[in-house]
Amino acid sequence: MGVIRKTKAVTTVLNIFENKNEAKSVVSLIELVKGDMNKTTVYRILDRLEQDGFIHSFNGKDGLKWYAKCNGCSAHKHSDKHPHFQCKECDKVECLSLEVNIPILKNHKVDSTDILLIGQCESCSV
Amino acid sequence: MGVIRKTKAVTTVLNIFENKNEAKSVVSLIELVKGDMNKTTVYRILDRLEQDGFIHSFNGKDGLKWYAKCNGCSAHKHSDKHPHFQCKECDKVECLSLEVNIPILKNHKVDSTDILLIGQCESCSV
DNA sequence: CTAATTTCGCAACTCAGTTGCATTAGTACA
DNA sequence: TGTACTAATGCAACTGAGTTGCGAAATTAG
Ligand SMILES: [Mn+2]
Ligand SMILES: [Mn+2]
Ligand SMILES: [Zn+2]
Ligand SMILES: [Zn+2]
Repeated sequence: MGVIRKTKAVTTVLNIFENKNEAKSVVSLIELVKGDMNKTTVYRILDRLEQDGFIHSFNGKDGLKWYAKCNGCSAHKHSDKHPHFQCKECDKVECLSLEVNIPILKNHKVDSTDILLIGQCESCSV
Repeated sequence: MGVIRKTKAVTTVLNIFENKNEAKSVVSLIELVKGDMNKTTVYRILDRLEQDGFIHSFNGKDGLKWYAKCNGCSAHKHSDKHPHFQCKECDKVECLSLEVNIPILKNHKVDSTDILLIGQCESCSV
């Protein structure tokens, strides 16, 4: 049984991620759905969608929270791990399907690895 | 000629980084020098020390700002790039002297790479 | 010692993210 | 189709990291 009720607000947020395969900052999402729903609701919906494996979150270069669609994750298996790229000009973020090899760390138990490449995207590096 | 005046406050902050080779969050630094100086001063001193290549900054897992001592950097050459490890139990951060290979990204100009490993440190993984 | 200039303290602000609570709206089931 | 249970929402108030403006104090060059 899904933890999630299909409310109008959930559908709206879900559609944003379904239609454009693009990472979104929470701030931009709140702006995008302003009028349709409260910012608290946005935060809470994102929480639930992440728990259910529909989206994943990460911190952008300024420490703000970003979300993007997952590929092949579920509530019990979050397998879609990958680095991100953020453009320092236009701020846009891309999910990268890159394999990065991290050497083993002695005496540490590593659970996850956050990798953020920063630079200029294709449009901005002309 | 240094851009920095050797004020009492600067010396205090500098000593914290000199004596213990340990990363510090701004929040913890403010707490540490509370009574000696204002939090605005802490932020401004950290800015200046970073520009001068004495310390470097990065975002921890919660999006907060952290600082640690640099090795071999100067105002004009910030060469001490490396990944960081943050313990999810005790929150402590370590600078890692690991070389991580990031594959070339087509159509992107990559300026820097932020890598944060998250897990349990030696003391916390018992 | 003096003047130029940087640095500091303070108070007020910004803004992302959170919390508590009363109200609304999905959903399961009779 | 109606009812009852409970998840989800709106709203307003809050939290806390980080910033800004400005007058006062401290550093440093000469
Ligand atoms: Mn992603
Ligand atoms: Mn470091
Ligand atoms: Zn760009
Ligand atoms: Zn630890």
